[in-house]
Parts: sequence; structure tokens; C-alpha cells
Amino acid sequence: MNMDSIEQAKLENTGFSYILSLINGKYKITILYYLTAFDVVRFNEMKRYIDAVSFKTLSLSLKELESDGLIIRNEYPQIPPKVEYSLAARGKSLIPILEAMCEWGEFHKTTAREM
Amino acid sequence: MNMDSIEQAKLENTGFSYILSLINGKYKITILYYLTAFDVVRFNEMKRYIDAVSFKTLSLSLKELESDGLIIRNEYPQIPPKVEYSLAARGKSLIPILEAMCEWGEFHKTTAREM
DNA sequence: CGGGATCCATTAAGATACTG
DNA sequence: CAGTATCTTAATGGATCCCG
Repeated sequence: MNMDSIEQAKLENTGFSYILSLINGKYKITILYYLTAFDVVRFNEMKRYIDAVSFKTLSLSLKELESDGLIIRNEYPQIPPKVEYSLAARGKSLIPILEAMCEWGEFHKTTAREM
Repeated sequence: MNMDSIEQAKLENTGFSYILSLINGKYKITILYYLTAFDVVRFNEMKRYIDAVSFKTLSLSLKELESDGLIIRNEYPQIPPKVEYSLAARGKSLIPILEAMCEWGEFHKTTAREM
């Protein structure tokens, strides 16, 4: 994170802005979290885990995560349909970050908020 | 991240949902990022770094980060006013996560998105 | 300079019904 | 089951003016 001037400090085209663009959206990190915990999750199963999300938002988020290469969509051509989502290699490489966030939250959620 | 059932899988009141609630909002992580990089940043200076943000959103985000104990607002009662923001201890403890995100992004932004 | 207040625009997200 | 389509609502952000 070496920055010497305001010009260099601009976030455009940095790795940081890149990762932010991938995990924006209310439920994306949550989706990744469940895929980390359960490895393979079906559409309606994910909907049950995150019951606040709507079909539309879930569907859109999964599509974006897939096109960003973070998750894999595996469709079984059968009746009734079956679609499984799992982490792609890129997504798996995010696990340490997700776990660090989880641990940070566990540790700090009970801590007093004062400085 | 041990989860054995759907019931336990619900995110309410977990550390993970807690940290998500702190860093939601389009620019909060970015603000923390700049405070990590520059230690002490004034209001308009921050506005210049993140030039896409509006005064209102920046102001609101800083206030929320402050009330969540992540940053410290230091006001100098002078004319013209001067207000400096810096990371609180809680905020500093997030630095490893921010750096991990940064590194992940740097490494993956150029990588092909294919599986 | 560092905001607050107000009003407006844009975007994200939700509800519901429907389909292969 | 795994979505899509449509419509509606909520959340977020932006522009502008103002003040100590």
C-alpha cells in the first residue's frame, strides 16, 4: 500500500477497487460465505439460508459471481431441474479473507464500542 | 465456521453478519483503506481522494464509522475549522483484512476469469 | 473548511406471478 | 426445481444552498 502522492492514491484500476467491484451487492459476500461452509449448494437451498433475499436478487448475484469467475454453476439437465453452485478456484482463494472477517466479527461484536 | 444444520447456518447475530453491518455502504471500506494508507486525513482531503463520493454520503459514512468505533474524529475548534479522521484501535485491527483484500485484488485483476 | 438541510435521481432490492 | 418477467418500493447517493 505504498502511496506517495494524491495522484497515485486514486483507486481506479487498483487491486483494491477490483475486489470491491466483485463483492459489492448486499448478499454476495454472504453467498460466498455459505459456499465456503457447505461446498455445494443448490439454488433453493441457498434461498433458504438467506431467507431475506428475493429470487431475483439471488439469481442476479449468482450470475454476477459466476461471470466474475468466483463461483461455478453446475446444471443437471433433468426433471426436476437441479443446479448446484460451488466455489471456483478464484472464489476459494477468498476463503482466508472471509474467515478473517468472520473471526474479526466474532471477536469484536461483543467488545465495547468505545475507543 | 462449523455449521451442522440449516438452523445454525443462519447468519443473524454471528460475527460475520456483524462485520458486514459495519462495512456496508459503498465507500466505507474505501475510507478505511485511505485511513490505513495515510493515517490522518481531513474531510476535504478524503473527498479529493474519493472524488466520486458526495459530501453528504462522505459525511454520513464517516459518522457511522465513528459511531461504530472504527475511526476517530478529531475536531480543532478554529477558524477555518479543521477536522482530522484516523483509525481507532478497532479500525486498525481491520488493516490485515484490508491488506489481504488489496493483495487478492492485485493478484487476480489481471488473471483470466476462466475457471 | 467542515459540514447540515433539503430535494431530486439513480440504483438496488422485494413481491408476486409465471414457465420450461 | 430453478429460475424469469414485471411491477413496485426502499435504499443509496448526488446537487445545491447555507451556516458557524
